[in-house]
Amino acid sequence: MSIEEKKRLQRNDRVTIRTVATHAGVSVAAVSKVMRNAYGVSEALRARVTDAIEVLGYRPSRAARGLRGRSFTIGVLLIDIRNPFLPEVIAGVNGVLAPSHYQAMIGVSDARVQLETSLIESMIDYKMDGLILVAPRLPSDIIAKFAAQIPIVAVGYHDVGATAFDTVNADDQRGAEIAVEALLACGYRDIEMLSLGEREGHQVSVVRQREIGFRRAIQRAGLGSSAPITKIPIAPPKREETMRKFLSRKNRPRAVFCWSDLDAITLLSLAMEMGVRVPEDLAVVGYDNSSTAALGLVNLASIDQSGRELGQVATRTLISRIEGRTGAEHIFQMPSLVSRNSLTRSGKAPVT
Amino acid sequence: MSIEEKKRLQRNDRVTIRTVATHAGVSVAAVSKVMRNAYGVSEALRARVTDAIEVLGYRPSRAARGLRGRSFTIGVLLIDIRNPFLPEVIAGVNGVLAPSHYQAMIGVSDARVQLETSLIESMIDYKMDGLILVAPRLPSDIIAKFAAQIPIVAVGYHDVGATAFDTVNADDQRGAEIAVEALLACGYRDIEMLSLGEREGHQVSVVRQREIGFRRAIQRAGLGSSAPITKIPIAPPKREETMRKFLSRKNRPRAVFCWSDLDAITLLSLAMEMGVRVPEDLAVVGYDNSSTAALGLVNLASIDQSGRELGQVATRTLISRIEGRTGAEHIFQMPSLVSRNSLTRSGKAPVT
DNA sequence: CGTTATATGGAGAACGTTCTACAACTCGTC
DNA sequence: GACGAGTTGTAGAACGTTCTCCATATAACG
Repeated sequence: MSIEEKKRLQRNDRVTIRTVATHAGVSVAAVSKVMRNAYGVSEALRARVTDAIEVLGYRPSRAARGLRGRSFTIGVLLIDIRNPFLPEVIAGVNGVLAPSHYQAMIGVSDARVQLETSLIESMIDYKMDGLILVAPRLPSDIIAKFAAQIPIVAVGYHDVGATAFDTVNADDQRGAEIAVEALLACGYRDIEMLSLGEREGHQVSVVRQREIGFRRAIQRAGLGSSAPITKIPIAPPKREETMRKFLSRKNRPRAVFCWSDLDAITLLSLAMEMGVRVPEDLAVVGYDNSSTAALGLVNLASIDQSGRELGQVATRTLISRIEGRTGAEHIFQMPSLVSRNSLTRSGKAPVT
Repeated sequence: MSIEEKKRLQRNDRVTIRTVATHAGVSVAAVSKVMRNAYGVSEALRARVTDAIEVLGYRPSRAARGLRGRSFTIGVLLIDIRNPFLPEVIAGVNGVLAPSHYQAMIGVSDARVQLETSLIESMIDYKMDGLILVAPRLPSDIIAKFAAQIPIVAVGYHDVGATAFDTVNADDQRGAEIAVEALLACGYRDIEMLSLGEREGHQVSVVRQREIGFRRAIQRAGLGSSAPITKIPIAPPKREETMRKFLSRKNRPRAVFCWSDLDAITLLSLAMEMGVRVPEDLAVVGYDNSSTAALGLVNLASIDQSGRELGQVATRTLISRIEGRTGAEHIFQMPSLVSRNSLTRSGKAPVT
């Protein structure tokens, strides 16, 4: 009877916790206990159950788990999958998660608030155990409201005042300062920043933080109180146009700090096309130290904020919150300069 | 009583289908019917229910849905998030899914069979509605076994014999032929291929297909029966070393077709470092037409296989299968050449 | 030997949906 | 006015877990 039932189940249907229970000759509750290694199971029982699990190839249904308890999944929300910095963060997340029983599921919002919201809601509806939001666009109070329903860590989101969720960031202000200091050390005095134009004045965004650091460093060097910042529009056709205009300006600066390698590399390409020599006519420092920047053909000096490390730290922070920590943590990491030929001919930064 | 209950529920807990039902004064089943717009609901009832849903801000639990019926989620499995070709595929998937009520959740396997398997299993365990596997490493029979449990479309996986799942591919054989034909048209006769060394002889992989196309084109041109193929090891340190060795070989060919822009761009960088002029000393054609290839600094001729389109087609194919189609489809798309300076000085390919 | 503490296993109620089967009601139609 | 057909709504059993009691067995102790 029990054997027949077993066979029938094995032939047709999914192996459920019930299949395992009958096979091992124990109750469903016992199997569940073993799975969650909860208190109150003898060694003998545990062995019987694990054997049955092995033999039957049982995998608990995440859907059912999510309905009642934990789902052992953490959601990662990426603003954009094309910026080569973001995959690094994912690599960090996966690295930490791999040896654990957690898994990452990724959603891509394409920088659209609408989609971002609905993805976060979906992840909550899946009863995921926690969320890592990478450079989210949503305002802080909305994120806080979500954080009441699920543990959240935001990466690349400067909001040290947040009490409902944690943040993990590179110190973007300091990163910008380091870039400017390097340019100063090379003797450049006429320095401009290429930044990203964003809809709102999102103070939390990494870009705004870099602007703040840029301004501070310029002023600290006594180079006038108005640090010039050119904003690059987000729409692709205008993007190149703005850079071309910048390169052909009569009062083009001697050096430029660009908010991201993404645009810095395009700038280098356009400079080559237009006959502007780098670094002789224009020195360039980018941000992110992406793999493309390291190519011999490109050779772009850049500020390195290890995305991988950011991902690792964010994951550990999230897990500690899932496991009961309350009270927000706000973690900062120190970026560093990677000097290359776009800074000086030799590629070496002068020692300060 | 009913009002009090409503209030209590609203204050504390999640808004469930039951909350909506009591609020609208109908049964749970009725609400479910409206949600799934099933047969047998009057306009009046539908209106009452949709109103209640609106007012309460009800969102069905994906976890619970998954337990019983559809979850309206499709899983995408990426082998690697760093190759800039793959995000394009995601963009295509998201584009098709956006207006629908489906959502994509992405898993990254980092080319590890172990992780790939467990991610696929997880997605099944979440009762996702279908899977898009991008360049999976798993053998065909294993995928077929999974396909018995969930609709599957494989992208970048050449297995036209598969009956259990669909495939969507660019014609990689033809792509390689086009590359060789372009090089021939430029007058180069001494052509070699840089390919990727893989553990097994995975005939299904895009790389192998490109090798087949390369060989055929070379033989068709009457250039000897043994088309020379150099394999690049997967491990990063050896990777550069192999390319350096290739570039410094005495019998280095006049032209090279590289399996992917990823390596072609590194090759260009090394060539510059080592004083090998492109295209005067060595002409190069890559594969994927990645955004980096288009940069002025790089200017790499490449075979374009629109990843975005691949993603779109795969998604439509998957949805049609989810909605009942049986019998495998195997779809091919035609790649094309994008000529740039790594092919000829002018960047234009001669007309054949 | 009776009483109490402790360790182990199980019954069964959730969780929030879907969906089958059926009840109730409205029309025609003979 | 009885009967079938069609329409609209509902009750309630799944789905596969988790987890709170509760029952039983064993040990400890006076």
